[in-house]
Amino acid sequence: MVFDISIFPSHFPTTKTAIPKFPANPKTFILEKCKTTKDLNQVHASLIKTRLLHHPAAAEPLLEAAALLLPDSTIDYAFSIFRKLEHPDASAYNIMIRGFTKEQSPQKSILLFRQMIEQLVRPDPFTYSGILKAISKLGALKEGEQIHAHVLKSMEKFDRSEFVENSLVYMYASCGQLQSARKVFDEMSERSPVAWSSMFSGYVRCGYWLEVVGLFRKMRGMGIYFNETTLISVFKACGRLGDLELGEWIHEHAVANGLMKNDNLITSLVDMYAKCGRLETARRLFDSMPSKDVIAWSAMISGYSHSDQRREALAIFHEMQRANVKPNEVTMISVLSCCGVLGALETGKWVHSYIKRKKLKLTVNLSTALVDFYAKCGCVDIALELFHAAPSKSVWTWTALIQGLASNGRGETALEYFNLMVEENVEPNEVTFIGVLSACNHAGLVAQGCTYLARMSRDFGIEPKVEHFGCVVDMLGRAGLIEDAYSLITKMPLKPNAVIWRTLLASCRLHKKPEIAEEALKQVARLEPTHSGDYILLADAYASAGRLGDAAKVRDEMKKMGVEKKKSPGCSYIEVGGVVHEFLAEDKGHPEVYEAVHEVMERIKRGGYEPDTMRGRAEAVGEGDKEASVAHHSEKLAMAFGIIRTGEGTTVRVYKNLRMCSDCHNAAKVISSVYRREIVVRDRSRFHHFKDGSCSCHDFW
DNA sequence: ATAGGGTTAG
Repeated sequence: MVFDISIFPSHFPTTKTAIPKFPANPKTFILEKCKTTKDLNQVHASLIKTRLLHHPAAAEPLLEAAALLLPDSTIDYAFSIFRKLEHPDASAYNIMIRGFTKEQSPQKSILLFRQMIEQLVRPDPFTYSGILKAISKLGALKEGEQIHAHVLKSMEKFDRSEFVENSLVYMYASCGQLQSARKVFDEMSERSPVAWSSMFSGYVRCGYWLEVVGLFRKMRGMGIYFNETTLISVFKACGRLGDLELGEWIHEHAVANGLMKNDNLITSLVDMYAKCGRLETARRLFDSMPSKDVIAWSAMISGYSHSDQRREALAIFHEMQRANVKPNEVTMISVLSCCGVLGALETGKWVHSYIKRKKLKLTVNLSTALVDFYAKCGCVDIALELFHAAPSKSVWTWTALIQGLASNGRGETALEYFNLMVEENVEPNEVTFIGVLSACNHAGLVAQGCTYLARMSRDFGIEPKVEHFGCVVDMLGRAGLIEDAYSLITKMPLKPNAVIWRTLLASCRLHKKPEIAEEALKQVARLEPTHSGDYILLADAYASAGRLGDAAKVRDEMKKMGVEKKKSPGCSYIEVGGVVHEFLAEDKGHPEVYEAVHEVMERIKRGGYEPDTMRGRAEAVGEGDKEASVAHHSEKLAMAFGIIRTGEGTTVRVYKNLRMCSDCHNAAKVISSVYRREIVVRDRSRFHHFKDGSCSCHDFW
């Protein structure tokens, strides 16, 4: 390799004995030369050659460039320079401590800090703020408190402790110790906007949105000046709270004070408006940004995703790629979430390969998103593989896996993972228990489900919410224990909502319990009088018990009361060659696949097989005829599916957002064996994979 | 050379 040593002035002596002279400002001089890693290598070589490397004034700017400044900075390279220093001073340590934290190795920052103390190098305020940042990242409260003690002992020696105090506030907040953070904050002699921002970001970090808004109002009351940064935290809180009024008020304030020059502020506004459901406003602001960075794009994508406009979100993602903005880990989390909900397996797989190709960091959340995506698409084994390969896992990761296993019919495995999670001391949360209870539900583990419901508050200190009781009511109902389900609803310490009564109503239909169905309808009609589906459930419950007269009466009553039979629009997703087509009933926007879907619908209708009533019919015709009925039905579907022709090697995935009865799944099994291609049927909560006639969740059915 | 923006589950 050829080094261009001419970048150093030629009067620099290169002999061993000469004492080198520095340029007037060596730091500026060196930093100006180091714009890329290649420059850095050359400067490094020159410094070795000129024997200047051991001089802190020359080595430190080099360190700084390597550890912090260069866009492709590598901490390992910086550390190799650092190790060569004979007596690194505090600034050298500071650079390395900040460098390690920046490179996501805060634990190494702590080790280096220990080494610094051992070497009797006295920390300065910069050291403390640096190490406190590392500790914040780790959430290492004990270490943080030790540093706090250190700081208190040497406090008077620092002429400016404000930096350190801000970092202390931030550290306590990151460790979830909001009271300690607030105590340091309240005891500060002077509070700059930075201090306020630290406190705000602490509340933001812990999700204490109301406290953010409260503190902001207090700040305004005190007439304290706030800047763009302060507002960014407040906007985030407004978004999470859905407090559009305050958000709009601050927006106006920001406009009036000329703060809209700040792109980060605009990005946070985009996010705030999107989270408050004002997609058009968010989009207008987004479009107004002259240059949009990856974060702005990510905010817009997640905005659409959160407003149930996932196809639009993916469209924006494609636009982002056309604009040549490189997606990062966070972008991909939103994109994968969209793919999972849409069942866009091809797109999601592409995202996964992109992640591998570009070596995006498998952060906890990204791993979680991948696990969730594959599980939602029915690829449980890939989800499991990725779960085990995840470099770090959080309660979210575990929850996504448990949920994924449960919804794919692997309830027992889901519970095994829950136990493993507890063994590994990961605290489950409310959502984890939704997964656990739905695992019990799907696997028919009735006794276990009831035990877990009881253990929630007893062993884990989590009070069950209506949703948890709903899971158990559904489980008992499916198992035919309607009386138990009913008594659970009446005895639970929470007010039952319409959903829970409707769940009971549905199981009354399944198990021919018109008496309890009557009571359930009474309750559900009181809570949501206009929901037509409930009357139909009761009518069906009568019909299933042979009380056809009562069934007719309910339908009459429905008409008299003017409850319209509003069919919720059937919605299907079809992914062909990586493009997801979304259909509502009678949606003619996709001529190439519309015909096919329309055919499916029509054939089902002509065959008299309203999806909702198919189970009832199959049971009515009796066991022998059931076979015939399934065969008949399969043929219809097979014909319809056959219409969807794609090129060789393209997977056709048909998702029907309809309640599927087991006949449909049998049908899909037959079709897949006939057509020798993978067919995935998705209903609201489960994915069923059929490949060559075998169903991956066969046990469940 | 302190602080601040985007993300995850039923």
